[in-house]
Amino acid sequence: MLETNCQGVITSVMTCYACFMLSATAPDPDDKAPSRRDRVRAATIEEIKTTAMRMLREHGADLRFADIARDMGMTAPALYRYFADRDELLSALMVDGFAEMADALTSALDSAAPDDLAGRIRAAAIAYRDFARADPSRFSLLFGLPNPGFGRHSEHSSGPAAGATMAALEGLVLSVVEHGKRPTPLVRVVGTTWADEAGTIAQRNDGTRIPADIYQSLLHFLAAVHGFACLENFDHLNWVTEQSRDELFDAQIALLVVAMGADQ
Amino acid sequence: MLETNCQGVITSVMTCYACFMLSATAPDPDDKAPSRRDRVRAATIEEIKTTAMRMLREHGADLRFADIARDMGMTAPALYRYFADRDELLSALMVDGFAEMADALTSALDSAAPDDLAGRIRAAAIAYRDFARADPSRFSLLFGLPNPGFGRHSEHSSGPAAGATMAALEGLVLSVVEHGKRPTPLVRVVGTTWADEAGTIAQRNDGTRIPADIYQSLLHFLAAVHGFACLENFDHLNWVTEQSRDELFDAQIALLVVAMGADQ
DNA sequence: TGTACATCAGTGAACGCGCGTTCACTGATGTAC
DNA sequence: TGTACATCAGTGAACGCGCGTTCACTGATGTAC
Repeated sequence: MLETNCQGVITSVMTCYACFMLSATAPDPDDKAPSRRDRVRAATIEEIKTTAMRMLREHGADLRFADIARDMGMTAPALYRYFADRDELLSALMVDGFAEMADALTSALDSAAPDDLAGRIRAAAIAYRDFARADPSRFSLLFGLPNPGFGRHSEHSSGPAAGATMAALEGLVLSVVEHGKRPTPLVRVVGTTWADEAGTIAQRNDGTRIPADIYQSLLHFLAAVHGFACLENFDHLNWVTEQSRDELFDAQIALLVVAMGADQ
Repeated sequence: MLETNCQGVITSVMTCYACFMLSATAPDPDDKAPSRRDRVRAATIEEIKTTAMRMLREHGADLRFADIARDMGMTAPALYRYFADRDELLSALMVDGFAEMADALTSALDSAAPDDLAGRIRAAAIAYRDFARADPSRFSLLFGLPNPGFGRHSEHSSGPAAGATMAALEGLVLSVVEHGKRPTPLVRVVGTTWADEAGTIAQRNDGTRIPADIYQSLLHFLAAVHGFACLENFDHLNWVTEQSRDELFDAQIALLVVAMGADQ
């Protein structure tokens, strides 16, 4: 039984295993309690990733193994004890990044009432934007170009991790639907294929079906907020003052509230 | 007088000069007619850029001088006769890319009546999305991460070129306003700073002032469409069929039509 | 409790590679008298 | 019209650098009997 639990938690990514180990008080995994060595190792992995992210923030997209090692007071070859590859490290950073984003979104959503659609829209939008602004390098890592040498089609796929973010976003409307509410989006041009999509999506949400038009409005939300975040983050809105950007974003939230039918 | 014209056309970027030279029938520039050598040189520059774009498309973000040269039947050092730097070449590609995007948007807008706001919204949105899909590498070059080694803060700024795209987009609402129409956006939460912005923006549009709330709705349009294009282009919507993406985009256009007050 | 062995983190040196860029030079094209 | 010179595209070789990765080895930590 514990075994099955672990299978669920350790999502095939070594990284999660590391996070797990870090907390010495965690319930025993596999069969044995984590040894001291295990915990030290996990802490080192965490330090590598933290250092790598700092390097990304400071020196831009080209991440050098030697730099990370030097910064940690190690030599470069030592890193190969923890990550088989430069790609594997980058992949781990992406997995973590998506997880952090999912966390940021869910905790923002948790601060709003489950059936308060407008409040949830505001909370999620602000959280999304702030997640990007808080660490532009991380946002770039997740949503910018694939890093040099890190093909999106490589075996280190970040797809499942990105799915976690999407699942968190689905929480925006999911709890509203679960509370029996049925908001009417402003635009309900729902294509025929969306009935099938809704079924697929329901599978990751305990079977709760989100009506197709509501789900589409959620994707409108995503597109709008993501678009704003990308523009702002990649310097395409720098011809306007920051205050103007803030006001623009407020207006955009107001629009989304109406668009998703959260104004009754 | 001709001189002044040229100053306007040749926007301080050598690249445009090259395009100019290419057409042998162009009106004489500076003072002398372009010599044969000049035209050959311009054609070579064009070939380099075309080859470079193909390399970007085929081999991803890392653009190698040696590859370009080999593909053209030249040696790498020869390229330095045309571009001082790898950065300068990339910068030229970006300038061209933004210009192409501006062209695509304006010609799409020209296919709709000047006062038909809904038609212009549809035309521009589709053109924007198609521009991205037609050449994902080019779209990535313009809106993805800064390419490795190409700092956005380097002296080869692409700011002015990106501005051309924005100006093209302003054409969406500009002609409507010029025709005396005054659509009412759905959401009119216009912050105080936008009065100033409107003045600045008017300067690049022959002084025609676009009302602040309309301009904001244009930026909502940009954010939504850009967000969709980014998601679709960077593989974050691949968990849904292409048909569903099409339908989603249609719905998004419908929403923008309502949001910008194009449904009367 | 102590000894012998296994495991593992980390080192230092070196391989290998590839690419941006420079430089001296050739050969062709265009120009001035 | 022809000769002497200037300009410029392109070559080939080489510099220089830096980084990913491998490998044999050391020393410390943990484990079994």
